[in-house]
Amino acid sequence: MPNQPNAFDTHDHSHCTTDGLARAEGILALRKQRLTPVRRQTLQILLAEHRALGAYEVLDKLAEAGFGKQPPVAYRALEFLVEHGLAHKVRRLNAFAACMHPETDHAPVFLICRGCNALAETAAEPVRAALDAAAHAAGFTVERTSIEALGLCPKCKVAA
Amino acid sequence: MPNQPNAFDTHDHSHCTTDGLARAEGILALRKQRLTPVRRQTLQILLAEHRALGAYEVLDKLAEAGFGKQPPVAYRALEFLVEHGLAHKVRRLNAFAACMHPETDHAPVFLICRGCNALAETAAEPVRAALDAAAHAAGFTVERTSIEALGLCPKCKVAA
DNA sequence: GTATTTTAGGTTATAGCATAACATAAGCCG
DNA sequence: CGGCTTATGTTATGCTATAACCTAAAATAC
Ligand SMILES: [Zn+2]
Ligand SMILES: [Zn+2]
Ligand SMILES: [Zn+2]
Ligand SMILES: [Zn+2]
Repeated sequence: MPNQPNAFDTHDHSHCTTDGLARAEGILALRKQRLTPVRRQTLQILLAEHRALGAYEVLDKLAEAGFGKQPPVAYRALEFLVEHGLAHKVRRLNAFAACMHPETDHAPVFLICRGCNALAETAAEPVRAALDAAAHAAGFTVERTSIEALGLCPKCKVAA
Repeated sequence: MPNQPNAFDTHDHSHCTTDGLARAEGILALRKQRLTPVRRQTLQILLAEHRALGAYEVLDKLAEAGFGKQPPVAYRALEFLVEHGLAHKVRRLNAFAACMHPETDHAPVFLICRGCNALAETAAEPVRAALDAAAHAAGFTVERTSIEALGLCPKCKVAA
């Protein structure tokens, strides 16, 4: 996993949005896909916070920014971002979050803080390997995974 | 994990329902909780199939059996079963499935076949350990997990 | 055994999440 | 430009889940 700041670390957050948008542009250019205004704004909305946002929450912010007000506007932009690995869906929350290291194709593993709602991704390989091994023992072939943990981040642990 | 038949194994399925109900009675008796008619019927509906059922699908079957027709009827029974470890919620499917080994308190790991919708639970400990390790490295304390894999079961792999 | 408290089941209503289907507009390419 | 493809917007609808209120049944207290 590249060296992106973790949601739980104190960091200069102003870079998160600009870097994220820049990386997205690079990735999409290679794939000859367009980062249109709605898509760009949607990604920016997600990048602004290290937590997952519901589609309707995103939609409200898009509407404020002058885009369409109907659900498909948000869902389509979110679907596009997820498809290209720029965002992930957090199933436990029925919500979406920007990916902090979209250049490496990966199945995400989420750590969700129930105290402050912060959301971080963590090392997927060992977890995925353990899951593959268990699945293999059952004769099952894994294609996609959702691996999510709910708990307390370092800061909220101290506060509690 | 006790010796219960796996959804992917060929097995005498007539035992699954009766054994499951018997185990539920035992567990609830110890906790002085009541397996009321709706709850019993709900569990039986889930036990009848080795797959996850949506709450409204359960509700329809409850209504057919003479119980109430409104969502809370199903949701309350399902919530009770989940609370006592007799069923699990599969977040990837927004659906519920009976647990095949409810006596051991466990966080489930699901294998969901996209071919036949069969759902099996598998060894959680190694996966959970890997996840705990990754979380610990980030200073995060895991309280609850959702670990789910989508793919192909042995039978559907052969068929494909 | 009846009164009191607690737990469960039933209803109506509404909130929250997601997609189908169709129309318009913008980019792309001969 | 003209025709094709992709993207945006709209209306309408469906699926998932819970709040709030009322009645009934069971457990417990007297
Ligand atoms: Zn940041
Ligand atoms: Zn990611
Ligand atoms: Zn069976
Ligand atoms: Zn289980």
